[in-house]
Amino acid sequence: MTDPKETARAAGPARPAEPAESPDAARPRRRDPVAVSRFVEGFAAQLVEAGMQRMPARVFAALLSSDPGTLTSAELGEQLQVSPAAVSGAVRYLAQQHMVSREREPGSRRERYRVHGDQWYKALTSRETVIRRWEAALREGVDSLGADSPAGRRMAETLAFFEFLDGEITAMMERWQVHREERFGGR
Amino acid sequence: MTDPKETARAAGPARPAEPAESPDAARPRRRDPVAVSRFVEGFAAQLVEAGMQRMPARVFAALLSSDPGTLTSAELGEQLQVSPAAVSGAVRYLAQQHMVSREREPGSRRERYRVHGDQWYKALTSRETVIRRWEAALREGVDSLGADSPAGRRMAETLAFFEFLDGEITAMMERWQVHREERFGGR
DNA sequence: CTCTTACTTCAGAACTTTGTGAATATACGA
DNA sequence: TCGTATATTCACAAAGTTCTGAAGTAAGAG
Repeated sequence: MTDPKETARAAGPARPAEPAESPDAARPRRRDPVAVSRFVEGFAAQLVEAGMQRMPARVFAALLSSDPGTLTSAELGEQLQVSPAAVSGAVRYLAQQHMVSREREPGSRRERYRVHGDQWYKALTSRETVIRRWEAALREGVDSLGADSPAGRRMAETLAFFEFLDGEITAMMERWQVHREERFGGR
Repeated sequence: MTDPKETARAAGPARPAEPAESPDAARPRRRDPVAVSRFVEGFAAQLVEAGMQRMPARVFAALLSSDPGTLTSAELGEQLQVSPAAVSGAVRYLAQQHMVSREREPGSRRERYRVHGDQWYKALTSRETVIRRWEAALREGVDSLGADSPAGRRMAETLAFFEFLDGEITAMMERWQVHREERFGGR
């Protein structure tokens, strides 16, 4: 389906400022591209600070602040002013981390990338992957240093902490599920 | 105090292999510099993976695997084969993150850097700092997107999750304290 | 008060990472 | 089966980061 309008309609900051149609302030106010972009870059900066690469961070922030929660590759490139190659790399990374998923639009080669509204942050806590790797490294440490040495004992305690953490996180996420449904309904 | 032996005795891999003095394998076995170094570099690599800069990661791993839990700048430089400048920078970073503390040896200009055995990993969870910054960024997001827009609602929920997290972490650390004393005694 | 040891700061070289454009692969529609 | 719209891969240039050597600062020892 060749639809140039589809490609051009991206809601990014490149969109020309529209004339204020209705001064009615009671309904959801129109998205302000500049404000959105400011947020995107600011939030991305926090993610970078926390260790995420820049481009995945920006892509993710853009998705998070999009109304439908999905954007196409072209829309992302337009909004963030980057090449398709950069988008491709970023999305691959985010998908590996389970922070976004990819959907194919039926009857098109175009892909949509989606942030799983209520689930992406679980991926953050299910950094179980990270915790597991740390545990493995610490076990190796206890081993090479000897469980009876001071250093070995220090490391064994750290290891115990991570194992504890691991269990706690699971329980905590269950509590969150309950808490969440009270506040937001089971949507 | 001018004491060259003190500087030279660092337990790093540069130390010449000692002749096996006692074949007695029942006591805590002698630290094997090669094994220690392997662990240090491996653990540092995990920390790097998780977002820490390389040099702080290596310094930290070295401290963690030292028997007394402290090392001097010279010892670190020797063991890791880096300049004093690099050690200085790394330690400054780690101290800011509350992962190590600095102690001055009385009657000497020499400083010791210490990993607070049972407390450093609390610094990891008291990444409250990080959580707080994320919360701030998300609040700004809800604001600029409008709390009544789909994107705004998505962000409000994420924000709620972080606020929940924040409280849970505190409670969890208290539980850990108890758990820890059962297992390791109140040392 | 001066010497010496130890830590810190800083400019710049070496290395690493990141994003681009061009070429390539994939898959839908005709 | 081919043509076209997308997405992906790759080599390389640009940008950023990290570590070093040298100069600077601080503080105990004589």
